[in-house]
This record gives sequence, C-alpha cells and structure tokens, in this order.
Amino acid sequence: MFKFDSNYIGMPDKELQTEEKIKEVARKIFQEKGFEGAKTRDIAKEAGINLALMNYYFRSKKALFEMIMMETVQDFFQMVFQILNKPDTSLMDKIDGFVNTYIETLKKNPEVPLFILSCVKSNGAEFQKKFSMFHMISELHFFKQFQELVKQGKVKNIHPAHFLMNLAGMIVFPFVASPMIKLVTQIPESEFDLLMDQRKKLVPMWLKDMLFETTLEKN
Amino acid sequence: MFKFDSNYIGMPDKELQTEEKIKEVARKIFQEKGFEGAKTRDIAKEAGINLALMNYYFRSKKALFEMIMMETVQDFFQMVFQILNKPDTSLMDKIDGFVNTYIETLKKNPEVPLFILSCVKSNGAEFQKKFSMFHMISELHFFKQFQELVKQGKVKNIHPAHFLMNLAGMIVFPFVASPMIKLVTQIPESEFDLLMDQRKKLVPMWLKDMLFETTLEKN
DNA sequence: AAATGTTTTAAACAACTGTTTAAATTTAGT
DNA sequence: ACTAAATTTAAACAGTTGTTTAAAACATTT
Repeated sequence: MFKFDSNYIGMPDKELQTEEKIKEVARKIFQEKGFEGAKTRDIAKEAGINLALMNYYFRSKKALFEMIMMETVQDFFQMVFQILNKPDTSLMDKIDGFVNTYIETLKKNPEVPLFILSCVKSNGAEFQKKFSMFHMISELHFFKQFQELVKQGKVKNIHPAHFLMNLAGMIVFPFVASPMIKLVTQIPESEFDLLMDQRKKLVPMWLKDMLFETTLEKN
Repeated sequence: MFKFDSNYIGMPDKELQTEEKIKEVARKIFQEKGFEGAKTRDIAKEAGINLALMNYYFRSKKALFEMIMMETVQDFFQMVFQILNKPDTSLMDKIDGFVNTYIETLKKNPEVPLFILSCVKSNGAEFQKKFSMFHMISELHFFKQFQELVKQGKVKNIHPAHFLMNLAGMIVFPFVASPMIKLVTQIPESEFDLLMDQRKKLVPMWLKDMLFETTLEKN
C-alpha cells in the first residue's frame, strides 16, 4: 500500500530490477498465452519473485496487463507514425523506409502483431478513449503526399484504405501467420527469415506497381 | 458414462438438438474468447442447458475445444483446396475464383481466421500429426500451373511462398485486422463491407500484376 | 405397466486463481 | 547503531473453475 501513485525520485536499484523483471516476464507470457491463459503464479515463478509482489508493484493482474498492452500498442504505432510523418522524404522513399524498418522490427518481435490484434479485438473501446493517436492517421504527411499524387493524376485513384491494407497485409500477415505458413509450406525458420529479407525489396516494388501500373489483361 | 465412444444409430431428436446447440454456442464463445477465456458456465448458460451436459456429451472442455478447432480448420482448408485444385480452370481463373469465394466466406465468418491463427500458434504440433492435408499443398494443381508458367518464362521467378503470402495477406489480413482498421481509419461497418467487395476485383488485378509486370522505377 | 436405457438436473467436490494479510527482512536516513 | 520506510515472504482467504455424482425426469421397449 505504498507507491501505486508514485513516480518518485531516487528509486533504489533492487526495486527497479524487480519491477522491471516482473513486467518483462509478464509481457512475454501475456503475449504467448493471452490475459486469461497467463496465470499469476506462472509469471511469479518465471520471474523468480514472490507471488505477492505482482500485486505490490502493479496492484492487479488486470492493471499489469493493461499497462503492457497500452505500452506495446503505443510503441508500435509511434514507430509507424514516425516514418510515415517524415516531412523531407518522398512518398517512394517513405515506402522503402517503412517496409524495411517494419520488417526488421517484426523479425525481432514476431509475436507483437497477433498480440495487438487480439487486444484491439477484445478491448477496442478502451483504446478509442485513451489514444488520440488513432484519429490523426489521415493527418499523416504520408497520406497528404498520397492524395496530392492522386489529385495530379500520377497515381491511381483508389481508397487509401486499400493501400494501407495491402501495405500492412503484405508486411504483417507473414509474421502473424508464420506458424501456419511454416506448417503448410514446410519452410524452416532459417529460410523463413531469408524470405522476409527478400520482401524488404519485393514489397515496395509490388506496392509501387499498385500505385502506377495499368493492368495488362493476360490470360 | 454412456456414449463417448459411439456413433451409434437412431439418435432421438432431442439429443441431437442439445448436442448441436452446445457445439454451436461453444464454437461462438471459443472463437470470441479463446480456450481459457471461455468458461463452461457461460457456454451452458448461453446454450440454455445444464452445466453437466457439456461433460456428458463431450467428456471435457478440452475435448470439445479440440473438436471445434479441428473441424474449423478442416472446413476452412477444404474450401481453399477445392478451388485451388480444380483441374479445368486456368491459373487466372483460379485466382479470380479463389479471391471471390474467399472474401465472400470471410464476410460471413470474419472471426474464423484469427481463431485459426491463434490455434495453430499454440497447438501447431497437434495439427502436423492429424492432417496429411498440409503436406499436399505443393501438389495442388494451382502450384503446378504456377511453376509451369515460371518454367515457360511467362511469369516472374519468385518463390511461390511469396505469392501465397501476398494472396492470403491481401485477402485475410483486412478481416483479421478489421477492429484495428476500423479504429484507425474511422471506417464504419457498412463501408468496410463495401471495400471488401471492391477487393474482389482489385486483389486479383494486383496479384496478376505481381506475376507479369516489370517494375517501372518512378520517383 | 414394468423395466430398461437415456437424458437432464441440482448439488457438491477438489483444484486452481487472483488477491490480501501480517510478519519478517532488507534498505536508507540520521 | 537506531529508526522508519520499503521490500519480500509464507500463509491464508474467498471466489471461480472444470468436473463428478447420484438422483430425478424422460423416453423406449417389452
């Protein structure tokens, strides 16, 4: 009952270690098994701490989960928005940079997107309140450039949401579906990563084709 | 303790009703909340049956879940394989047909893909044993046609897995991520369905471009 | 109508889960 | 070294969960 409200000064070393350790382990287990599947005793055990400490530092399992959930989503979108909002790069360079950074991030955190998608699915309402972030997507420099090119007739006039879905779909889906893909195609882990590296060049190419090409009807 | 092993003859009406009702409700709740999140008492309540009947008909929560999981995956892949294996349609017609049927199916069962992806993620090993289905994907007529066109030099030489990921990604991802997409873009349900209808024509077009076009480097 | 097999019910069980308590231990300030 | 605050611990609590039991209700057969 001491410090739930505080971000006070002069934390001793050990405190921060325990608190961080719990959060780190909890993040991993929550992402692996979801909120209901993650048991407080498993978190405590894997973190090597006493069962009561989770409640001491984070008040409740639910509070800990929501903190992790919010942080994960925030970090993720901060990365996305940062790239798509750079004012001094062309649309094409943004696409290149975005795909590269995005794929590289996902290679390091392959479980994050499924976790986020599950969270938003069951906690959608919570996010709308807490994040103004989501309302500014149409304000992104990226989309202004996009719609400018549409206006100039240099780019096909499709709903920007289509482009967004293709962009995200071609990058994120392979990671979200990787267990399925590996099962179905018999591709081993190492080769999968190689394919993802190839996609850093391929996906921008395909995306640009979507913007510019007129279809040749070949049958 | 009467009939767990049986597929006996002459089921009375009421039994089938109860058994089917439980399964139907359980499917919905399992897809909504996952295995751990779904509580036996919620299933019983929503199905309007006594708590003990779930165990009477299906032995255990786990057994019921696995039955539903396996059936869902099987049904889903049966649909996919059926289209991709038609011997008398061209590759292009297969793409058209596949995208159409796939999107139409997902509009009716938008929660299925996330459910399947979560299942495969945490039960991957189980599937490998039970389904020979997964090993025959490279045997599909679709992929034979695909690789024939590659050999003839009519189609770009990329790993078929890339094509598969783009195909699935562009179709499935919008549904898997629909809560997120709706949150971010502020697109309402009705317009979302309209966009999905548009994609029935757009996705095949984009996919064909991927196979045939050579990139124009525009900046 | 009696007997038999099947389905449904209410109640209970035992294990598990998130959380709290109160005491013990460690740390920091004086 | 003493004190007060902060952290950690073991144990317990209360509620939930999946499952079982034994009796009741229902249906079918003889």
